[in-house]
Amino acid sequence: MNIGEAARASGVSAKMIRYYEQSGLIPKAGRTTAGYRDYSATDVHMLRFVRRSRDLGFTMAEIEDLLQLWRDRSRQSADVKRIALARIADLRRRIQEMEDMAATLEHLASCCSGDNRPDCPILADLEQGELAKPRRSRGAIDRSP
Amino acid sequence: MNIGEAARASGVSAKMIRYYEQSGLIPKAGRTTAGYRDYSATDVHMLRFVRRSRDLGFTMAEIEDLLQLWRDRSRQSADVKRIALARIADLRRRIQEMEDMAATLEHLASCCSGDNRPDCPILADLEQGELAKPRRSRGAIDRSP
DNA sequence: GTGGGGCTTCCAGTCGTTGGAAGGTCAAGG
DNA sequence: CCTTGACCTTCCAACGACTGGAAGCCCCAC
Repeated sequence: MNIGEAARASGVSAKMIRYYEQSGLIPKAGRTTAGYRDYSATDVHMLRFVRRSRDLGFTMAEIEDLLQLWRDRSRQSADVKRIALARIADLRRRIQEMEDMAATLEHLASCCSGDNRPDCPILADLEQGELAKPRRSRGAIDRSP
Repeated sequence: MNIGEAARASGVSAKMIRYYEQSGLIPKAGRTTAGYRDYSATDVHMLRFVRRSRDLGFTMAEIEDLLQLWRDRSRQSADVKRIALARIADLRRRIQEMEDMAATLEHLASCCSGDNRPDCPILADLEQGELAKPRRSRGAIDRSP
């Protein structure tokens, strides 16, 4: 099975498969005599594992750990659960930050007449609103299309 | 006022001020004879505007629009409100995606005994769980420290 | 044997920031 | 006056997780 077929079967693009291989997340695939990468059903299974993990928001580093645990028959479910709980806590924190932003914006928008006059409480807030203090994580957002 | 003072007064780092200037978000600052950037109180005001906007999750492109509206005395508040509402909708969408991830993970974690046995429903799901279909935005997350 | 699609590698760009190196400037103290 | 140290300047690179493209080889159907 070449990389294109593996990509279609796993839902991971060929580009990403090569990238994951190059960055060491997944082992190097075998090659045909022509130099094409060759994938087995097990490899596709692993790729689907990676894909699903990304869909659930795990980082590359976390997926690396999860893959090791997946392959390790003597693993402890506590190890996996720990990673999942950390991910949940992170999600909850980010959700809260975004909720705070949304609430502030909704309040401002509800105070804005939204007509053809220039007076705007949104701009007034941006002009003078208090700044978030700690600034360790600004709650910056993935703005991919 | 040099860039360091402007940074402290606005809450935007000197690095970011230079970056914003270079990328055209803010106008080029005047220079002293020695070549140092020179900032007025108005400039600091503008930098605080940018900082606050970033804190509220606006994109650079949106901030550019907001800055123009801020400077435009004949603006219409509807224009500002439109940008804010778009931002809110985007936030709500992202929050929902992350809520879905968190709910799935919480369900999986609650089914996981988390002990020293290898049986783990989290790994079982990653192995076989259904993939998110549309995949236009994967809900990838900013994982800045 | 030829066309078109798939495969290979490598390089660059995305976004918002942060870090560092190399060198010029300023103000205070000796 | 000279040194020290804090500040400024520019430029270059990296982060994460991809995505796109160019140049060139390979495979299969016609």
